This record gives sequence, structure tokens and C-alpha cells, in this order.
Amino acid sequence: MILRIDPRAAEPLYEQVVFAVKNAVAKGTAKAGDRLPSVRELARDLAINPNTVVRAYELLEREGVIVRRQGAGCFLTGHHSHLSTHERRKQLHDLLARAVTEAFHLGFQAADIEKVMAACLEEVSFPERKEHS
Amino acid sequence: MILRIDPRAAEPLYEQVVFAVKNAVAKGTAKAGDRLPSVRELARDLAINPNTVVRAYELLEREGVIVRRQGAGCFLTGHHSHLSTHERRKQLHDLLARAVTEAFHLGFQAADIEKVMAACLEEVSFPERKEHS
Amino acid sequence: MILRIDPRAAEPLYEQVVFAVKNAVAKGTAKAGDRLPSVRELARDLAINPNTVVRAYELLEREGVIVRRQGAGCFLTGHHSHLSTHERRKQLHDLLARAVTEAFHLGFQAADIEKVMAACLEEVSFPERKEHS
Amino acid sequence: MILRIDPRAAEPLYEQVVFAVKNAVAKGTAKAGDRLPSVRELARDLAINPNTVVRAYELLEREGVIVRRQGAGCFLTGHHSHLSTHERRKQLHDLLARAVTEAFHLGFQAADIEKVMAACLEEVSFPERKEHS
DNA sequence: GTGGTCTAGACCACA
DNA sequence: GTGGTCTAGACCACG
Repeated sequence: MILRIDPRAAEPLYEQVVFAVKNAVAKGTAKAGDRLPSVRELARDLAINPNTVVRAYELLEREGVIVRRQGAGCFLTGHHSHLSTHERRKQLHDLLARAVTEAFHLGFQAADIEKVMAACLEEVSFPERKEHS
Repeated sequence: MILRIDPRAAEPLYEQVVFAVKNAVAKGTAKAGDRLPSVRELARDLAINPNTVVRAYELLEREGVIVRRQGAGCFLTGHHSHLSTHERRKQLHDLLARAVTEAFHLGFQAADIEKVMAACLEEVSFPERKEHS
Repeated sequence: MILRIDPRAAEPLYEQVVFAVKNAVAKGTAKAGDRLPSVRELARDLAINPNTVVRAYELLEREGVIVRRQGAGCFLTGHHSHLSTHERRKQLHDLLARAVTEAFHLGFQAADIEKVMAACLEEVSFPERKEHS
Repeated sequence: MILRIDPRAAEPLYEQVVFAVKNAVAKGTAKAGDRLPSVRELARDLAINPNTVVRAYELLEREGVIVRRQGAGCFLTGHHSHLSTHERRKQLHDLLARAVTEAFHLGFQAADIEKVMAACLEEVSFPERKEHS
């Protein structure tokens, strides 16, 4: 798994690492069971402080994206959020409502937004779902 | 204009104020030329420090959403981003790609996301656009 | 004399008025002896507070650009700064050094700056000077 | 990097700090990648409040002159303005036109201004540019 | 009355 | 150690 961060971005490094991992999963370039780089390895590769990686992994574990097995390393769980359906729907709405408001202030129309949104959805490999027929 | 913030949320107070204003504009409850509450007034209403409001207003001015006029007050400009088209498109894509990744990890499918997205778009009053025919 | 200000600009209104008058003199659209609009008249024309005009006129009088004659109005003196030669040279250098630094950060080269500078100098009607021959 | 401000000047302290940094870059005494003094350190050196330094650094970051990285410090980017070419040219003209008008009222002739301008341009280390030949 | 600047000092987040 | 956020309170500039 290759992760990239931008040390010059305003976003904290640990958040960038968290998102990079989540993104790799969503894009399908990493999947359940895959082992993440060790803390020291990733810190060296990204040229950042090991503590920053530790913090990112802690967050990922708390969200259920990875599990840390003592001595063996960190592994992707393939699980999704363990929150209640209600809470998940609320977060989804907040997430999208915020994105829409920001897009509005960037000067886009609903049609522009839907088009780009569709493109973004294409890039994600959603888990298969039982279909009728 | 009525603005609400949640002092217990992790998001900084000034960012909540910034978003609340942007949201009011997107929702159409406030429009170009409208005057915002004065710094002191809003600080009193939200029970936060005036300097926190000042900071939010500074950010909004920086983004071109409002203008601050000494002795007169703060006013909505009705402008959108002044960034280049290329930069705006990039930001839109980043914005939506991130939202999609987060939604993926919340356990939603593409169809769910598109449905909620459509609902969010409905709530925003986009400027009218010349149509052919 | 026609003066224009931009109420939406960040620069204080009274400074804009001061500069507009100075600019009219420099451009040659107003000359020594000309009478300025009355405070009330200008305030009405610019749609600003009369106190703001009063303040601008006070500043202009302090700098020696205008004289206020009780009951008659304000008149352009045609005089320049009454500061010492040394102080004037210092101010000129500061003025230009600052402009150059800002131009540098706008991404311009020395040649660009000199070219635009020459154009700006063309627009100003400097007083005639005794020439040799 | 040594920065100096004048606490008795009319110009706000934070603006003086902003200009001092820009000037150091223009003069070539500081270059891309250099780290600025920490907020606390500069505040102590200049005998001003740390918040005033924070404000100056925020402005510099907004203009793209520096990046601030939490826990790491503030660094010069070496970038110039990110505005559109058109906007940059407009700002350059305004900048110089204003300087010329002020110089006019200080009582200088075009020749004086050009001479001092040339001297100011000499003091700035413009980035090298590919020459033909 | 409005916003603009500055100080003083607290506590948190980050590397 | 760094920067980020927030509070409290002062005084000035502006309309």
C-alpha cells in the first residue's frame, strides 16, 4: 500500500495519514486482511515523526478500520462504522450538506455538483450487494 | 439572521460561525447586501467571546463572503469564490471525493449517497441560470 | 471636480476622499485656486456621512493641500509638502521601497515595474521647471 | 532573520511585522524554505504580544508568503501572489499610481522619482530569468 | 454605535 | 518545544 501526504498542507499530518488509509480502502487498492506498514517503516517513508503515525493508527483502530495485533502489525478489518443506523444517517447528511454548502460558495450549480459527485462515486469500489434476479 | 453553534462540538467555535453564515447564504435565508449581527451582538447571543466572532468574520471576509466596514458593520457580498476556474474545480473534486470516502466508511452504498446528496441539493437555493428555451 | 470612492473597499472612506483630491491635483484635473465642493454637497454626492468629509478636509488642510476660508469654502493651494528636504527624501524612499517590495511579492520583475512606473508618471502633470536653454 | 519594527509608528504592529518579513524576502536576506522565528521567540525579541505575531503570521500565510505547520514552525514558501495575471497587473498599477501621487505631493519631479525608484529596485534580489543569448 | 488593534494569560493539539 | 484556540478586557478609529 502506497500512501501519500503533503507536509505543506494545512491539514495535520496524522489526519492526512488517516485519510490516506481510508482512501486506499475505498478505492480498492487495499482490502480486508492487508497488513499496513509498521509505524517505523511508514514514518521513514513519509519522512514524518513516528509518534504522528502512532496517533493516526490509534485513530484508525478507534474507528474500526484497522486492528493492531501485538507483535504482528496492523491489519485492515474491512469493517465499516459500528455506529447506530440513525447516527450514521445523521453523519452522512451532515457530511454531504457541508460539502454542498462549500460547493455553493465555490460558485457551482447543482448540476455541476451532481456530475462531479457521480465521477467520485465511480472511483470508489463499493462492496457488492445482493441484487434481485 | 439566526445563527446557531454547538459549544460542545470538537469543531472550533469560529469555524462553526463561519459555516453557519455560509449555510444561511446557501439556504437562501440571507442574501447579498444583508447586514450580519454586529460583533458584540453575535458574541452576546452565542455566549462566546467577541474576539471569536471577529475571527470568524475575518475568515468570511478573506473568502469574499462578507465585507467589513469600520463603523458601519458587516455585509454579505453575494460573491462566490474568486479563485481560478481550475482551482475551483480541483477543490470541488477534493471536497466530494473526501465526502464519498467518509460515506463509504460509514457503510453506505453509492445509491444511498446519491439519494441523500439529492436531498441536500434541494435545500440549497442556487442562483438562477439562463436556460435555453 | 469629480471625486469617486468605493464604499466597499477596505480603505477608510475619509482616506479615499483625501486620496481622490490629491489624485485630481496630480492628474491636473484640478489646480491651485479651484474651490472644492462644500462638505454637505460632497457628502450628498458620495452618499457618505458629512463627518467623514469634514475629517478628510481637515487632513488635507493639515497637509497643506487645501485651505479652508470661513464662509467661503475650501480651496486648493497648489502647494506641496512643507517638510524639510531630508524628511521628504526619506518619505519618498520609504514610499517607493514599499511599493517595490509589494510588487516583488506580486511576482513582477524590475523591468515590469519600471515600465508600469513610467506609464504612471506619464499620467501625472508635474509642474513646469526651468530648463537649461 | 532579523526583523525590526517601530512601536511608535502609526502603522499597526502586525502590519510592520508582515512588511518586515516581505522585505527580508525581497532583499534576499531570507529565502524559500527558511524557518521564521517562532511566535514566542519573535514576540520576545520585538517586545510585543505573541498574539500580535500570530496575526502577522496569519496574514503572511494568507498571502502565500509562508506556511505555518503546527508543532513544526513557520516556513517561507518562496511563492509569489496566487492571483490572476489581470488582478496582479491591476494591483501593480494601483500601487505605483498611488506612490506617484504621493511623491507628487511631496514636491518631487518625475526625474527624481525615477532615480530613487531605480535605487530601490537595485536593493531587491529578483529571481533570475532565462535570457536569450 | 460600529469594527480595529493590542495586551495578557489560559489550555489544547501537534511533531 | 511548536502553533491553534479561546477568553477577558482595554483603547482607538470610523461613520
